[in-house]
Amino acid sequence: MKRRNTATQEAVLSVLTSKRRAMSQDAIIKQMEVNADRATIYRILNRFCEDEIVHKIVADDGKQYFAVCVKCDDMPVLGNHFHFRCTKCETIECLPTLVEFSVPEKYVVQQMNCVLVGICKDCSL
Amino acid sequence: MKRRNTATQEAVLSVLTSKRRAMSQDAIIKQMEVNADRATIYRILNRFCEDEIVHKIVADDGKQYFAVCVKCDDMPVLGNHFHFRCTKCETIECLPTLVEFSVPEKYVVQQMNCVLVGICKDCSL
DNA sequence: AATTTATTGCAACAATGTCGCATTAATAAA
DNA sequence: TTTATTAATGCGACATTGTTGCAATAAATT
Repeated sequence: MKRRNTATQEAVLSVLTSKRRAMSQDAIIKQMEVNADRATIYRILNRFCEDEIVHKIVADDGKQYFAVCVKCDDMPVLGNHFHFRCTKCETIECLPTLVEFSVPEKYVVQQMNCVLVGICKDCSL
Repeated sequence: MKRRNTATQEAVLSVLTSKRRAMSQDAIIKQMEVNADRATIYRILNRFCEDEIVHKIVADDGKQYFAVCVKCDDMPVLGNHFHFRCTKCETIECLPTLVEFSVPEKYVVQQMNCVLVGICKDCSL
């Protein structure tokens, strides 16, 4: 099952890359010039997840958000990092803060989903 | 707006207390002898949240789960703790592990929702 | 240009969260 | 105990979202 290049996929990735935030499927569709079907975006995003081009976060509103996996000065943390949802500007972003924890005996952690909620730097006056 | 005692409310609390796990609305209804409406359970749980009798967790499946706020030897952490979703027995429980973090300048954290996913102690053979 | 099969669009569904509104019933007041 | 007040409930309804099947479309390979 080799991947193929399509305009829609590039458009999704473009939106996701330009905005440097985690976006919901809905938000992504609204930002795209090209218009595509909901189900298509859904599948594209999940494909991106499999290919580790983006990662998925489930926010405390129960919705899935997607963010490109970047590694730069601002965001040196590729691993398991916190996410931040700002209740004012309603955006979700990756924080350069690793999630550190220890679990009781015998627990095996395979993945995590950690979201901090509050006011982001741009909104805290 | 003073609160009133009702059988349904007690039933919900009873289920939640006996099972020491975070449960979805659906699961709670299934466990109850008394049968009540979905919307009623919904409101009861939200009321419980307001009154800080239970706390809400949104798992990575996007659903809301509710757990009684306990404080005992097993669970000495009342504050912001991690939650653990076991992919095998499909339960969610509170871990006695505090979420510790630091955020970049100017970010204000008001709440959090942190779920670790994996295999719990009972399921790890 | 023809062929293969990954992608897409559309339709459809289930599950949830959520709310308005009339009805019921818990509590306070008489 | 009876009456009045209004919180709690049941029902209906709706919007979102996640998700999948299937036929049509279009990349990429031959």
